[in-house]
Amino acid sequence: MRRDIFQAIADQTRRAIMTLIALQAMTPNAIAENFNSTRQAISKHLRILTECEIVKQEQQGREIYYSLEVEKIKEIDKWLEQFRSIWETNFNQLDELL
Amino acid sequence: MRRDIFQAIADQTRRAIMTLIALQAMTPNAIAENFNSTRQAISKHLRILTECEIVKQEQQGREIYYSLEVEKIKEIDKWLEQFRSIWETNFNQLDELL
DNA sequence: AACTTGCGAAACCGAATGGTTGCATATCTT
DNA sequence: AAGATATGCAACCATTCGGTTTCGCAAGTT
Repeated sequence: MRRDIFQAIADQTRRAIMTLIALQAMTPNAIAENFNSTRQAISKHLRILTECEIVKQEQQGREIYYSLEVEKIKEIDKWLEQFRSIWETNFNQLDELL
Repeated sequence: MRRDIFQAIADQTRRAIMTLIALQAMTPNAIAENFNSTRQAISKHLRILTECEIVKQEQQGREIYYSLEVEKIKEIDKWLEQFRSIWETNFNQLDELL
């Protein structure tokens, strides 16, 4: 089970979860209420996100609060870097043309 | 076969292809030489990348040159936007702390 | 102590994924 | 014209994926 952040964000539901808990920590049940699938399915997604360290847990009694590990997302940004220089170059070329 | 850009970049090989052809257009054969899998496997990856419009083709005789559609990659950047504001906020908070 | 609730883990299932081999076709080269 | 080369496509296969159902357990509630 090779997991990396790019596989993690490949799934639509996982991306939605990320957006959902970006601003406030939430329990699996609360998260699952926003989707049409079962709590267990969401739990599996959370497991994957946790394994990739995109999400962190905080236990509070019998509840577990999940929140976004924003730092990790920078890795995607970092990967984009190589292309960013290209699209900026394109922009400059267009700029010169005008 | 629901394809989106996030699924496209989920695969390690496809990301490598993107990097490879970012600066210069290449033929499937030339691309395949950089990997351990068959030309056909690479061809399938190129098909997926083409369907997602991450890559564009240009036929030249019997050769097909594949090159990166940099604009499309901005979509990932756009998605990152929502989190960028958060990590900048975190940075500012840290800044105030210091 | 008995019940309820929040959660993860395992077993199972159909669909998708990434790879291979084997073609068919179009374009060069001789 | 005959052969070599570049490529896409289809069929097949093992593995992974996303989902469900079922279960077990820990932590609250009565």
